[in-house]
Amino acid sequence: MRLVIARCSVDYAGRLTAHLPLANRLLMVKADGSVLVHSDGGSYKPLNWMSPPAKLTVGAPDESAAEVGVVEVWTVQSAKTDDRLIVNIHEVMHDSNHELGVDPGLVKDGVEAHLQKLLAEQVNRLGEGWSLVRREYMTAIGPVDLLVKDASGGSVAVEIKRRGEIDGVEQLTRYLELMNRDPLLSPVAGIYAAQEIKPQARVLAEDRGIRCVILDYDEMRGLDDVEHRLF
Amino acid sequence: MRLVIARCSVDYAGRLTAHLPLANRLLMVKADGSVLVHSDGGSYKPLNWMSPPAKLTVGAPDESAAEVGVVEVWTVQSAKTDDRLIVNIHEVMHDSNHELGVDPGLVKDGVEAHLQKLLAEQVNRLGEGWSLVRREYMTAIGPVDLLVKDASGGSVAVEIKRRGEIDGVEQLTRYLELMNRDPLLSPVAGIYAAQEIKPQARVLAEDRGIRCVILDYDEMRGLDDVEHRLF
DNA sequence: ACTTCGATTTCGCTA
DNA sequence: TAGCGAAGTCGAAGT
Repeated sequence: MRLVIARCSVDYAGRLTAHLPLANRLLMVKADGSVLVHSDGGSYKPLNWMSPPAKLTVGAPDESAAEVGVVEVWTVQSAKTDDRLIVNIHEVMHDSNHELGVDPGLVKDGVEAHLQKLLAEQVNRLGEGWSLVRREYMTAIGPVDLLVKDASGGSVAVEIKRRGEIDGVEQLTRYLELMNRDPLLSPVAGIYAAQEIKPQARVLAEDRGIRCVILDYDEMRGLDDVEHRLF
Repeated sequence: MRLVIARCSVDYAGRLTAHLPLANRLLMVKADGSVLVHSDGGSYKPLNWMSPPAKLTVGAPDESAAEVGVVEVWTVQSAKTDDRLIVNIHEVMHDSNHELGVDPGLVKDGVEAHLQKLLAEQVNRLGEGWSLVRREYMTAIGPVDLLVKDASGGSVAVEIKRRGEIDGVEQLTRYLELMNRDPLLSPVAGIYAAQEIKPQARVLAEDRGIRCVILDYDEMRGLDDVEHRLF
């Protein structure tokens, strides 16, 4: 990985065109040829970048560029598309190279898959005496997160999200429409379960007779731990 | 901005828990206290990070950590939430500090807003003798991108996307349902316009009587340039 | 290989 | 300021 701190301007031409005026920035050149342009603020997203695979070519500025103070021109060309990033370097303040090797990668825990697993084990959170039929219950248009039965044996399709937005309601609606055409399943009720449900999504869901349930992740995980400790 | 190349392991605890095993990585500390952990590959997203505002505290390892080779422990605490990033540093290969100043920011061109503006000026692309009624036509559930009239005076709602996917069809369907309840507007036809329309989205749209139109951005921009040159 | 869907998404606009 | 849609989204999992 090569790290360069430089006063530069940057132009991107590809799926859109974008321009960065002259300023001091970090240029990160990775082993796969990708280039990231970072400022000293914002979040993890660079101001501008080129995705791998790409090829970095360093050249001399043309006459008119040299006149305005450009000392070096970087051309980062995408290997697959005709996207291109041009960096006009006016002054280099730092330049260093480092061998990092391949990264072993990130280990995650606590995303939607985990929520689904926990709720499948704790179906009673949805109602007293309810039971799980299947996780990832397949329909013609895709899998429903959970299919459960209420205390009186009625089918309920559950859509689980970390953050409940309007598209999740649409998704569940499509499943319910389809499942209610199946005489073996019908009637099927719907539940939209999430750690957080946006007001618009809640209104749409309830307007369609879909119940909304807020999931407390910490509580569910805690209960899970307790259950595991008992065994 | 502080740049550190170090052999380290990283743990994140917050909205989820995540772990990075021991390896060589770049640690970027920005002026706002945010920290980015980058490897020498992947895309512009770091392996792990802490969003601003955050506070970095450097401490000594406890006894057990020191035994396994940790020489320094970084604790990055989010200022707003209880998210926390812990970096166990085993060896520092590089450490430098750089003054970058505030960045003037990015200038963009060619996104959905631009597409909408261009199509509003070139309504004839949708049909001979068509005319624009309004951009961002407000309804109770949100603004329709374009409301236009066809050659015979019939209303048409247009949803514009850069990439046409299924959720855009759902969105337009909701608008059409609502608008067709208004006797002053009804009947309202629908058009789904995008630079690219996914097959599933096309099938769903056409099944609902929504016409699909592919927009050629370069051609539209070119035509726009030509028109501007004439004035 | 292609498609679909989630994300510690982040970003930007609007009400 | 909160909410909502878009992104040069990226990335992983399943088909």
